[in-house]
Parts: sequence; C-alpha cells; structure tokens
Amino acid sequence: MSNLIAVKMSETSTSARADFPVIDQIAQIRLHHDLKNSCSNCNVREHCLPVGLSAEEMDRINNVVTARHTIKRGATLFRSGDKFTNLYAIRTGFFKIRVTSDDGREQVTGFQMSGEVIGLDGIVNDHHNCDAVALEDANVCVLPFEQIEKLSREIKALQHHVHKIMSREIVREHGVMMLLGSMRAEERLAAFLLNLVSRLHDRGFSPSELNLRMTREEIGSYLGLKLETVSRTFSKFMDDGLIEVNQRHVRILNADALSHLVNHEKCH
Amino acid sequence: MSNLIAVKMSETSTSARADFPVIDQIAQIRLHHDLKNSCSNCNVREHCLPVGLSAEEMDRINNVVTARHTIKRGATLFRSGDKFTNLYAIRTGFFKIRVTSDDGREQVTGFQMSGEVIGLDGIVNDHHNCDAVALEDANVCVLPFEQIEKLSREIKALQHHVHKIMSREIVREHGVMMLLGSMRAEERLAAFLLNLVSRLHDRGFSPSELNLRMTREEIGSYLGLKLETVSRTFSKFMDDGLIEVNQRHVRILNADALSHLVNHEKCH
DNA sequence: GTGTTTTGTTGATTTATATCAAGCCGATCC
DNA sequence: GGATCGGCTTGATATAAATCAACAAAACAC
Repeated sequence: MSNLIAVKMSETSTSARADFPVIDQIAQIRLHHDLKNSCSNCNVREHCLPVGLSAEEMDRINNVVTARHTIKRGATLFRSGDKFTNLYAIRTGFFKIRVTSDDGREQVTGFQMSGEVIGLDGIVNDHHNCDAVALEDANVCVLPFEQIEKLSREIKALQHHVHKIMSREIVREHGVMMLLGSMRAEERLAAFLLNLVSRLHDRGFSPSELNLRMTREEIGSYLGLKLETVSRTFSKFMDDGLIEVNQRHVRILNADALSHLVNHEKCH
Repeated sequence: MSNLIAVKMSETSTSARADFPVIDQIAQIRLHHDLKNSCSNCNVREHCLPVGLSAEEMDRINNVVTARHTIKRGATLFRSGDKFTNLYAIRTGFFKIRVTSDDGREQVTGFQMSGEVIGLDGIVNDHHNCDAVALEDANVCVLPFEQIEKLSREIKALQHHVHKIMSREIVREHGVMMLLGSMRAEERLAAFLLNLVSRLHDRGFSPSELNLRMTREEIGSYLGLKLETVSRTFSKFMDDGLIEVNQRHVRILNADALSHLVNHEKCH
C-alpha cells in the first residue's frame, strides 16, 4: 500500500520536470507475481490492457507476464531476423524502431514509449523485420505471443484489445505516410513535436515541455530529412517564437501555431 | 464441376494478357452458399484463409461470408469516418486506399488487389480512418468483424491468420516508410513496379507485364512525388531500356537493373 | 463523329532540401 | 585541466524534384 503511494508520488515529481522516470537497473528478473509487480498495479495498464476485466481475468493475464527485461541505453531488445516469440510492453524507457534495407540504409519507423506494445512486426513471418533500440534505459514486460493468443481465445476483451493495438499501429503508420509523402520539412517537424508531447501528456507529463531522447539524425531519419534540415527547422521555430530549444530540451511556446503549420498547407 | 473448369480456364486466359479478369456486374448479392460461391472454391483462398483447415472449419468460416459487394470503378467501398463493422476480402478488382488530412491533402497509402483484406484501420476507433476507392470494377466478400472475432476464438488457425494479416500490413507499411523516407524518385518507382508485378505474379499473372490501374497522379501520391516526376521517371526508364511503357501498360525488360536501382544507393 | 475532359508528356524555371564544410558546445576520459 | 569525440549549428553551394506552362493523346459525352 505504501508502495503504491510512493509510485504515484514519483510519477508526479517526474511529470513536473517533463522527463521520464529513472528506473532501477536489474538486468532481468523472473516475476513472483507479488502485488508490486502485478499488471493491476502497473501505472501504464490503461495502455496495455483492456478496461473492465474481472479480477480473475486480470489475474490470468498477469500470469502470462512471466518475465521482464531491462535494456540499457543503446542496447537492442530485438533485431531484424530474430525469431519472433514475444511481444513487449514498454513499462519505462523509450525505443526507436528502425528498418534497414539491403544496401544498409536505415529508416526509423517509430519512437515508442511506456505503455506501448512493440514486436507486432514479427507475427507474419515468425521473424522480426526491424530493430528495437533503447534510447534510454528501459524496462519491458515480456509477453509470449502464443500465450497471448491462447488467452485471447478465452477472454474476448483481451482479443479485441490485441486487435485494437495492431489496428492502432496501422493507423499510426498511415499518419507517418501522410507526413512523409505530402508534408514539407516544417510541417513534419511540427507534427512530430506535437505528437510526442501529446503522447507524453497522456502519460502525465507536461503538455508543453519535453526531453528528446533521440539525436537530430534519428529525428531526421524518422521524418525523411537530413539532420541539418532538422537543426535548421528547430532554429527557425525558435526565431519565430514557436518553441524554445536547449539541447534536447524543448518547450512549446505556441502549440496553436505549430498545429496550424501542420493542418494548413502553406499558400504559395 | 464444369463451373470450376470454366473458372480455371478464364484464369489462364486473363493471365496471358497480363490483366485482371473481367467480372460480372451484380450490384449486391446474398450468398446461398452453393458450391460456386464457397470459400473452398475461391481462387484467392490461399490469400484470405489459413491453410490446413478441416472441412467443418472451412464451412463455418464460409458461413461468416454472408454477402458480397460489387463496387463500380470510381466508387468507394468505405470512407473515412464510416462506422466500422466489416473487413473486406477483395475477390476481384483493384483498390486504392487513401487518407485525407484536415486541410484536404490526400495521401495514397496502398494499392490493394485480389486476395488482400482491407478495412483493418477501422478496428481501433470503430470508425474507418481512410477511403477505399475501386480503381476498376471490383467484387469483395463482406466479413462482419464481430463474427470474425467470434470464430477466431474457436478456430486457432483463423485467429493466427488474422494476426498475420494485420502484421503483414504493418510490415508492408514499414517498407513504404523506407521508400518515402530514404529513397530517390527512381528508386521509388522501381520499387513500386517490382512490388506490383511480383504481387500480380503471385496471382498467376505475367511476371514482367502489367496494366496499371491508377493514374500517374495516384502513383505520385503513393510515392510522395508529383505526377510530372512519375512521368519523367517512366520516360527515363524507357530511355534506359529498363521498361516499355504504352499508356498504362508496362513491360519490364530488365528486372535486375530495376532491382539493382532499389537495393544499391547511387554513389555520388 | 465532333467537342470536351481527363490524363500524360515534355520543357523551362524555381525552390526546398541535400550536400559540403567549418566551427562550437558539452560530455567524457585520461 | 586539457584533449577528444559525438552531437549540433550555421553558412555556402549543389541538386533533385516541384512548379509553371504548353501541348498531345486518349477517353468520354452527346
């Protein structure tokens, strides 16, 4: 009980500094399904789990999560070609997902944060087709996919939740395709910042401040731009008073203007 | 029985002219689950359905497909905002899938053909987030999603197949993001042509000839290019002897060179 | 069949972004 | 504390693709 309160307080304090919570450094742990580690007490459960589960259903799902992994900054959780066996629910930390073409070109396809589930790409061919690289020390729940499928056959709400997670990813990628296919550099960066800050806000962080976990080059890869263009566009947004940038710390001063940039194609 | 033979013969002949089969024009039909219309006799079943189903399982899945729609060229099967209730398996015909931004910009996110399942985008919010527009007269099986979910809980192979279809879409979109984010115009068009012709080949059509069902503008939207650039790139490929273009008919003369273009970033 | 619209091609020019290059800043390491 | 290195910024220049424009060729309508 006191544990629960401590977690909530630490949430508040980290939220105030517009940053991610610091996590402990245990390399890998087998769970003993104590209160502290159960899904029902996890502060990202509203992202990973369906709502309205019975206590019994919650318990069964909890039993599927038999392990957690801690991934150090810079390490990969899985990489292209790896055999697919698990999905991973991010508890804490921040990942980039990237695909690599035959000739070695890299493309970042997403930045994923706590509460998000990664690894769905592996289902179709039983092997992953992308790499998941931790951009800060991270902690993930290991979800053996066969067990998820088994339980999905028994718990309707879980089944639908899994479908929603996959559909959400498809819709998200539609948005990225729109961004890459028909937006200009400023629009892309504005959309990127607004998306990030909104997702962080959902998780109790500041609606106007964020700490970027990725380099300009990684942002560029995601947005289909070169790092110099990303840097220049940040500078332009600063000059225009839309944001304040200090290294990787960004404060959004005029979200409306950014949003207007995204939604209203500049007239020529 | 004679019906089956007729279908196979028509397949062969259409395949020979590197084109899609012409379809009948019934606006909408309720199925009577006769032999002719059953999934087990459908010539795209290997795409829509899992392999190794028992006769009883096949029959139960067949009963989910209670309707078909015929969509005329230019008509939409579903559009953004529509309530989501069904997935659609394309029997014949060709669709473009497009998303539209708030300010009216369109982005084609995919071109889907027979055997492919569309509508997955609608699951997450109970509403579709994109439009499916027929680029030629089309015929689709209507798959009420609730029933798909119900049957998926009972037939393990169907459940996994649904998951694979969604995962395949995620992986496909990764590829498009790579294309849009890090390839140049020639590479994009080469990748597009090779992808199209390969999917057509899977369906029994020519491995080197295809009839484009979309305009240069639609290709451009998909590839993040303007129609003039698409046209010029076609011309360049012709000049280089890689392809032969007559209107919308394309013959691939040097697939290796196209493939080399995609996989080997041009040195500067 | 003729007129009209849509679609596609090609050329001239502009422009957004990439590329090349230099220097700066902050972190890390002896 | 100074040296080193990765990450970032900014300027000058190059370039791929967009834009503007004219026209040709199909497709469609009546």
